[in-house]
Amino acid sequence: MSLLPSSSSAGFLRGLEINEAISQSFQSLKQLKHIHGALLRKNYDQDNYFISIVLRSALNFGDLCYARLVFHQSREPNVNLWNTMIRGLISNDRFSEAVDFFRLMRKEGILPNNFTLPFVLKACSRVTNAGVGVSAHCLGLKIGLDGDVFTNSALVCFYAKCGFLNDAQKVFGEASDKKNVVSWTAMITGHVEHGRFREAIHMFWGFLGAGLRPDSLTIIKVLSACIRLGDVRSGEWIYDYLTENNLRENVFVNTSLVDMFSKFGNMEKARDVFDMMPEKDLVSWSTMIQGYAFNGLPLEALDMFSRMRQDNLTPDCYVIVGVLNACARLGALEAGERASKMIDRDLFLENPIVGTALINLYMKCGCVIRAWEVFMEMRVKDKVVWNAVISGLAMSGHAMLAFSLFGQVEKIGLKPDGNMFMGLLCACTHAGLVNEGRRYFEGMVRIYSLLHTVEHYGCMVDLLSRAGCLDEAHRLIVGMPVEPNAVIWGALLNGCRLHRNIQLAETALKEMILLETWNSSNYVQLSNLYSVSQRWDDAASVRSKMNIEGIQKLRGCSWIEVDGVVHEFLVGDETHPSTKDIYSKLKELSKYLKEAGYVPTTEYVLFNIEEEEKEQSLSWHSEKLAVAFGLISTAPTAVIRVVKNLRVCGDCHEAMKLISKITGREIIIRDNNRFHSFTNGFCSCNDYW
DNA sequence: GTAGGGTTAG
Repeated sequence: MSLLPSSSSAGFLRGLEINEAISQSFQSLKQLKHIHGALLRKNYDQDNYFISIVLRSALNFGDLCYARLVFHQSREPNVNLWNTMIRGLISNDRFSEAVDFFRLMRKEGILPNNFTLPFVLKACSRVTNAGVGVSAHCLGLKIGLDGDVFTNSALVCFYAKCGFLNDAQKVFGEASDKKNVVSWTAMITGHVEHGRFREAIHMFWGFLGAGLRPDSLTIIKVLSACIRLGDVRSGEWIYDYLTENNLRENVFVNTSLVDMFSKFGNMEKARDVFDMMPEKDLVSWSTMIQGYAFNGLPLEALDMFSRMRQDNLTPDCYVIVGVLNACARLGALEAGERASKMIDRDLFLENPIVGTALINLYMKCGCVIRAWEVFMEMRVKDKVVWNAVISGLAMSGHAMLAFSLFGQVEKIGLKPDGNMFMGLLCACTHAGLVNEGRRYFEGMVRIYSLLHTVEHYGCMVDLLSRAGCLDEAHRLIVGMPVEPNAVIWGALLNGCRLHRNIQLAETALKEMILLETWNSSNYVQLSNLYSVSQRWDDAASVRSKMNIEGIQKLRGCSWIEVDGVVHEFLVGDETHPSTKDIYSKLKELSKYLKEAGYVPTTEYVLFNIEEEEKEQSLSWHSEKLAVAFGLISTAPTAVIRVVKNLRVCGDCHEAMKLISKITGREIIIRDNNRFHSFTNGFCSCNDYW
């Protein structure tokens, strides 16, 4: 088969025909080599134009050895051939070889042209070979390439990417006639990537002031600066600007906007942007799911996930991490496990982020052993993985295991961080180990040079308060270098409730009211406290203050998962489709409870419920609605899993024990990360007050 | 044949 004309044809015609044969895109490397062979046979082996075509194709196929062979065949490679080789190496991610090739080119005495430096500078910025980049810059100045727009932009990009922002600014500022969207974006990106978010946003204003129109890259970068800085005002202004200027077509831009609004906690706006997107991809869905999960809207996250599935999209590990977080928050074990089966198990073992999400799910659902199994199987374990297990063990009451894991962390040479000490302090709290807690709290600063955060103080106050060291806890709060928050005072209050210290409880509640003026439960508790102390006037004034400020009491709410489906209940809820059955089951339960000798108690001091509501709340609390629903559900093997966001109060505890005994079903209630498992009249919770 | 090449996770 003759692919090429014979060399006896006229040169011009010959060139055209060969060009035609060689310009076709090659289907395979084999075909390319075949044509290359024909070229050699016809004595075109020194024609740099043909060589460059073969070279480019070889590089496109990624056969670098072959490309080098072809290149070195040329006895006098011209600058085009050198450029082709450097560019090809870059497109194959061989940046340092590209830099070496440039060096070789200089050694051979070849001068670069306007195409060369942009390639070389790109390679230098990728391997941060500042030396070669800077000498390329000097060479460019010497031979007058600094007037070229592309070379100039490439220089700005090079300096910005290497972190030499002042030099980037210098090259950028000196070339006012060569500034374009690429060099502006390079400056903005450089600032963002080196943590100078405020400057990045400032540059963006300058960019707009110069009358230029941003493209998707510019927008994404400046939005990421707004997100990192938490600059809601600039973010929203940019959002309006994009809307007014029809710049909301690009899926990356829209996804960044969704991400921005969810990071700012504005899920309504995030949803708005998401719903309006002309095109959605897996990342957009994943951003939305994570946004809901992160902002404490786990049911919405799961709803998004099921919509995504209806759209026939297959989840990736980002999506699954979001879903697992939502499930962990809900305690929705079955739903979480089902989602986890949608991606390759190896991802859990090799990707520490994905593995951590699964460990958290199991830990939050009280399945310590399964969490442990995942941990043991994981092949890549970083600090956060260890933290997840240590905190999980701590919250499940396995303090000693948590301590011994901490010992292993030190052995394998990982440096503990503040989060790890949170886990350890939490373990101490759950096991009531006051001395160990004091030691870790003090040691994290003395031995590991870490700083105490508000959270560490919170944990320590909790530990001391529960153990009855109320004065020490109070002193710790008063001596804090940062302002104590409501959680810290709440921990002290909790201790006061346990150890019946009404005086300190009053102090704590007053502080909490100052910090959380909107939170009804603080007022209710303070008023209850005054009532039991028979300080009726004080009680009345708290009530009237609450009324004057129009503070509404939050309704108790709980979720239950039965066979992987999550249901939500509010106190006195009547909106569930099975309401009638649920209430009739509740009536039946109440009858059984009465017969079993259960009398609701109303005299608990400092409960977070109004006095007159106590009896009703205790008998008709949303947990019981959920339990009743679990009992009437037809699922034959369903474990009733009630996940509450309120405290499991003492009275309800007794009721649950009886319900489990009467019905023979297992009931699991989660309360502030503690699990209460009721089976056959017993509770396996180790930390019940 | 040239410069920035992108949004999401614990």
